[in-house]
Amino acid sequence: MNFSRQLVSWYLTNKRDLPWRQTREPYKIWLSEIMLQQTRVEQGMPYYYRFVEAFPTVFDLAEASQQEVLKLWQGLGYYSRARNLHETAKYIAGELSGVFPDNYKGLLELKGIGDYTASAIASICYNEAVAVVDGNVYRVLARYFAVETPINTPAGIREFKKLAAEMLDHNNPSTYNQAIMEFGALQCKPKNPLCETCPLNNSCLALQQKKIGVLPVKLKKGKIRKRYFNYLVFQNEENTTLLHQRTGKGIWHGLYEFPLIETKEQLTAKEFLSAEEVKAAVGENSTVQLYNEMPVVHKLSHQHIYARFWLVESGNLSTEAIPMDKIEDYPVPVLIQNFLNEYEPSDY
DNA sequence: AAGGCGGGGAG
DNA sequence: CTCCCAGCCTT
Repeated sequence: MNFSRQLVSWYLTNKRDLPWRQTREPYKIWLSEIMLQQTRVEQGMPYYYRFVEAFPTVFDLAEASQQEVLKLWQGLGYYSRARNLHETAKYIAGELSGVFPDNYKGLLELKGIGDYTASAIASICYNEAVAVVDGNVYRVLARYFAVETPINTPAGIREFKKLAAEMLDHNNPSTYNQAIMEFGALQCKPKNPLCETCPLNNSCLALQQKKIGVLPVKLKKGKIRKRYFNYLVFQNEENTTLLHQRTGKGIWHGLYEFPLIETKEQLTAKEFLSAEEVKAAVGENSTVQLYNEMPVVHKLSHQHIYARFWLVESGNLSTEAIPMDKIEDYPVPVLIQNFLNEYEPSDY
């Protein structure tokens, strides 16, 4: 119990002044929690401001189009979060009269809300006694109690959830949950934790056992897949081009990109241009020029994408063609946005 | 139980 | 380069 009181005490004097700490509105807490999943506070903050500005209430978010929502989310990654956010907003506005479930169990039913987020909203907004377990909590508990169970296994998840629940301050779940997370983010950091000034440094088992550097234990995941993307940037006298929306499974679901031809390996320009698939895609009376000889390397968590852009000068395009100056209305991957930022049609 | 899903920052 | 971030969903 001393553990919990120390954390809360530390929190009250060290907490950051974050915008979502100014409110207990479930809509804004929900918004912040979804955005901060696997995302640093500094990275999510500008997006939070933009969303609150554009969609002050769950009804505003519900009434927006998916394209608007994805566009505002562009660059934040894990785009299923934005799609689920939008779907849940429509559900709450339409089916629940805009009122969020007021407990863990009810929140857990919502799309995009898992154990962590349901616990966070329930405790922060309604002071329900449910413990959050995020990356910070894993680290703080693993170190303080010198728990060596890998955190990314079912056994580890169960063990840490139980431990977190035991340590929860039932008198103030909201403050305690935020305290342990903030403590993990600022004091008990992944690298170079501030053990010298830590209020728990006389009782931390990992510190006593010199295991700070190896805790928490996390099993490594698989290898990185290499992919070779060839984007066809159509151009013509009408200054229009083609964009396709990605559908189905895989990365960037719902986002737009230029027509894509993926190859198993890096082809030479001659090989690429002589491929039947490519000739069919660019058409008969077109000239094709490779924009970047050196592929752009775009690194994702589990994929490395080697991207080349091919400028295709062609005649009139189909009716689905988009004016070049309208591209900015479409949500696109950062890889595409970077190209657009650098590319000037006058270069051609 | 394992894999997929972004992008960026720190060390 | 590796690690990891206020995780969730699907298979």
